[in-house]
Amino acid sequence: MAGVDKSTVSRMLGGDKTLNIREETRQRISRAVAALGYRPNMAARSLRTARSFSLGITIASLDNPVYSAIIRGAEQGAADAGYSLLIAHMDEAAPDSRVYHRLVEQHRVDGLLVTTLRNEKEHLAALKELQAPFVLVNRKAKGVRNSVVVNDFGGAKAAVETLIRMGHRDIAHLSGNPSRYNARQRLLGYRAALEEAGIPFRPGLVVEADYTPDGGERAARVLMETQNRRFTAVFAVTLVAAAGALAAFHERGFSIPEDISVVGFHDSAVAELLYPPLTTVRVPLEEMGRFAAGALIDIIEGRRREITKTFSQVEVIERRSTAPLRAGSNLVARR
Amino acid sequence: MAGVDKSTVSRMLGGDKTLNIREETRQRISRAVAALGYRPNMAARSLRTARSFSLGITIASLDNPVYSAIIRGAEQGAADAGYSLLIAHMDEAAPDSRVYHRLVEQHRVDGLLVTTLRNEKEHLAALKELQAPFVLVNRKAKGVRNSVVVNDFGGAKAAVETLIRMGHRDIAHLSGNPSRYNARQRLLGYRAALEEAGIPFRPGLVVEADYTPDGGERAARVLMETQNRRFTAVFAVTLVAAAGALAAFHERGFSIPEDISVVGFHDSAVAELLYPPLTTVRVPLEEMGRFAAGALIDIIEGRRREITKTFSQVEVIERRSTAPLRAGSNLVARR
DNA sequence: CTGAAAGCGCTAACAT
DNA sequence: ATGTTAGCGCTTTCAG
Repeated sequence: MAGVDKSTVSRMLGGDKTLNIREETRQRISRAVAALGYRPNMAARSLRTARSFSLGITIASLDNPVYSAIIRGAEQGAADAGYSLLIAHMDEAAPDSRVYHRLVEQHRVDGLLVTTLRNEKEHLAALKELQAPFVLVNRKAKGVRNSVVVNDFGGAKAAVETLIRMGHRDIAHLSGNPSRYNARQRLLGYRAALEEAGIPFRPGLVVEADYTPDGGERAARVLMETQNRRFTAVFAVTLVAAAGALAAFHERGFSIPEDISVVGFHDSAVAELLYPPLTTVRVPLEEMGRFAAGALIDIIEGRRREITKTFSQVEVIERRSTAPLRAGSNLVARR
Repeated sequence: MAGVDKSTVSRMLGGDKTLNIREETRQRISRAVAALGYRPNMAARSLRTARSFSLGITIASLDNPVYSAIIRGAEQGAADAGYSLLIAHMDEAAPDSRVYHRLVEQHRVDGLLVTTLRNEKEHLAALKELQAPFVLVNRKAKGVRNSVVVNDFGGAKAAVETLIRMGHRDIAHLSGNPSRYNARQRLLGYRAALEEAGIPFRPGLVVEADYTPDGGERAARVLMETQNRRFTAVFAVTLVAAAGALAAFHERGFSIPEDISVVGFHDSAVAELLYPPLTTVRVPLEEMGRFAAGALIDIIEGRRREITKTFSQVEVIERRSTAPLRAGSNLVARR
C-alpha cells in the first residue's frame, strides 16, 4: 500500500538507527500503517528474534498488599517498554522451582522478576541454570548480583525514631524470622535507633512473630506476660503482625494509643481499616517494581549488565495508633 | 534423534487423536524428548496457529482481595490448560479501552477476562469490535452473553438471615452505587431476607456508601444521625465499607457486637485483622476465576460457544462482630 | 536509500 | 503408520 518493501517498514517501525529514509517515504508508510491499523504480529517477531517481549513475575501471595504494589509498578515498567507482564503464582507452602522453567523454556518470558525465595538454595540453583536473566525484587541473596530492594533498615529505624521522639523508651519489637533478609534488616534498624538514642537494648523486648495475625497476637501476649508491662510502644515487622498485636492488646483491655503505641511496616489501604488506624512506615514499593522491570529489560536488551539498587526513601505515616508518651496515661506510670 | 520426522513428534506431543503411532516409535520419541529436554517453542507455535496460548485479565485494583482471589483462580485455570495469564492493570480512575486492543491486536492474548467495566458503554463497544472472545467475571451487562458471577443476591440474603436468626429486626444496609450490578443484587438480597421474615422495609435504613473506608464511615454516621439508634445490626455492601462503619461506631462509643452487629460482604484475610474480627459472607471467588479461565479457553478452542454461570454457593463466616440480640444490651432497649 | 531473499520452529494438508 | 511440503509474519543480512 505504501509501495515499499515490508523490510523497509520493519526497519522504520523498529527504529533502526542506520536507516536513512526519505521524509516522503516515511510519510507514505505512516499513512498506510494508520489506514490499515497495522500492528506488528508479536508471535512472528518473537519467533524471528527469539524473544517474547514479556517478563514473568513470581509471587507467593497476591493478597499481600506489598506484592500487589510491586506488581502494579512492574506492570507499568514493562508496559513503558512495550513488554507484557506474566504472573506466576507460586504457592509459598509448596514452592516449585519448575515454574521458572515452564516460563522460560517455553520462551514465554525473556526474564524474571523474583519476589519469592523460600528454599533459597534450591530456587537460586534453578534460577541460575536458567539461561535467562532475573532480578530479585525486595530480596537479597548471597551470590546474586541483580537485586533491588527498599530501605528496610532505614524504615525500621525511622519508625523507632518516631516513637523515641514521642518520648517512648521502652519500645518492643515484634520481629520476623531472622532467616529472611527483610526481617533481619528491620531488626537491625530497630537496634540502631535505640543505640543512637542511647537506649540500652533489652533482648526480652524482641519477640518473634510470623507474618500472620495469629503470630502477631501470640507474640504480643508473650510480650505482655514476660515483660510485665515494661514497654509503652511496639514496632511490628509487618502490618499483619501489628494488626494481631492490636487485637491482643484490645483483648487485655489496653487502649491504643493511650496505653501502648503501635507502628507497623509497609503502608497500605488496610492500615486505614484497622482500629485504630495504624501508623506505618511507607517505602516506595511501586516505584521499586517499576524500576526493577525497567532494569531487567535493560539487561535483556544489553544496555546494562547488572543492577543493584536500594530505594532509600522512607516515610512514617502517622495515624492514630501512636501518641506521645504521657505520664499517668500509660504503662510506664503503672509499674 | 528418534529417527522420525518432526511432524510426527509434533502430532504426538499435540495429542492428535487421528494419529496412529506404534508403541515402539512413541517410546523412541519420548526418550529423545526427555534426553534433549525438548520444549516446544511457543513463539513458533503461536505464529503457525495464530494463537498465543495466553489469556489477559483486566483488573482495576490489585489491592482488592476480591480481585486477587479471582486472579489466583484464573491463573490456575489457565495453567491447567497450558495457558499463561497476562495481567493488564486498568486504572479505575482513568479506564482506557485501548488496553484491550493493545493486548489483542498484538496477538498477545487469545481472549480476555474482564473484571473492570467503568464507562460500561464505551468499554463494551471496544470489547465487541475486538474480534477476540471475552468473558465478564463478577459482572453482568446487557447484551453480553459470556458472564460468570457469584451469588451476590443469595450471599446478601444469607447475611441478613443470619442477623434475623440472631434476633435482629432493625437491620440497616450500607449499600453500594445502584449502577453496579453487584450492589443492586446485594440490596435485593437484603430486601428479600426482610420480606421473607415479614419485616417491613424501612428506606431510611439503607444508606449509600462508596467502596472506601471513608464512605462506610460517613454512611454509618448518617445512619446514626437519621435513625436515632433505631437499628441493631448493619449489613455492609463490602468489607471495606464495613470497616469504615466499625470506625464510626467505635468513635461514637458503641461496642461491637454488644450494641451493633456488623456483617460485611466478601471474606478475606483482612476480616481477621479488623476489630472485632468481621463476620463476612464468603463466595467462591477463586473457583469463579478458575472456571472463567477454563470456560474462556473452551470458547477459544471451539468446544463451547458461550458461557453464563452463577456460582450459587454462599457461606456466612461468623466472627466476633455479630451477636444475638439481647434485651438490655443493645440499642433497641435504649430507645 | 530501498529491495530481495532466507529462515526462525512449528503445524496441517496432503502424500504415501 | 509416518514422511513431505508449504507457509505463518517478521527481521536481518546482503545487494544494488
